[in-house]
Amino acid sequence: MPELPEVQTVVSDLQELVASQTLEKIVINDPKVWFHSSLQPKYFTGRQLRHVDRRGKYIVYNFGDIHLVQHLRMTGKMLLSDAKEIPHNIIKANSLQLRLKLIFNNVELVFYDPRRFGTMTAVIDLDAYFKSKQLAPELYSNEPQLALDHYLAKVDYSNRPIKSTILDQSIICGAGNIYADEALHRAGVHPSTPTNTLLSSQHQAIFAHLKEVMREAILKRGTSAADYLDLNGNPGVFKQYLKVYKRKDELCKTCDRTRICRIKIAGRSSHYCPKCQPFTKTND
DNA sequence: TATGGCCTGTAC
DNA sequence: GTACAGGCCATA
Repeated sequence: MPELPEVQTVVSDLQELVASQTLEKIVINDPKVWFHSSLQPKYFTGRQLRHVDRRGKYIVYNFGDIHLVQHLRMTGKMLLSDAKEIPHNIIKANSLQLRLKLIFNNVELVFYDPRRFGTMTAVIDLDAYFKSKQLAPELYSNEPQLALDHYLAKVDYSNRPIKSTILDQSIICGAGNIYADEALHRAGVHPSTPTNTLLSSQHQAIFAHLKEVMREAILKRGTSAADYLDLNGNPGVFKQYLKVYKRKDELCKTCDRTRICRIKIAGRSSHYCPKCQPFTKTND
């Protein structure tokens, strides 16, 4: 699923491909995709796209005083309309899975999403919009200390499992299930550990590992575990570097003699090595 | 703060 | 057939 590295890959590619182009038309195929009470798609017609940015897992198309904010959720993909990976019958049948098209003067993009969870939102006041989402500071901003301070300030007050905490976008933003599991494995922390029983040094390690693993994944253009593809329909290649995610019953790549376990935490599957990530309460 | 709903393709 | 995948939001 698209998490920070996958979204960043799409954003970088979009920036190269369509920045400064004129948006000729937005064609809404599935009305459910569009979120705004008054700002209609036609309002964007003829506007020049300034640049494409990322905020957390959201894609931001900046048209100056108005914006499109897109979320791919689990199975959403932005694809060049001639990418071979778009099932031909879907296009032909005009299925709702082809949710909308962005037609620029030189390029046509389709928002294809089999599960139809993704969204496109017309936004005027970006700051207010993201404030309402209560997103934590960006991990890779010019002021990286902000995100760490924000994280450390919040983690003392919750006894939730640490896995739930790092999926909480208001505490640290960008991670999803894949990189949360990978970061906890690198940090040697069991995903069920109550958040407020971890030492400050362990929290700093988790934070640093999350940042590191997602940076590595960006360099590999993301992880295609199930659905994710880039604009051209190509997969990301970070999957081969995953050490726990979706590796239940396989040998741990770190200790090489323990099989990866999978448990449910807060409704999500969590993968961990019981030897490298023993369950311990370190303080009380 | 935990849970169910949104969705549908895939795996069993 | 049925369970499962999970990011976000509304709800209790």
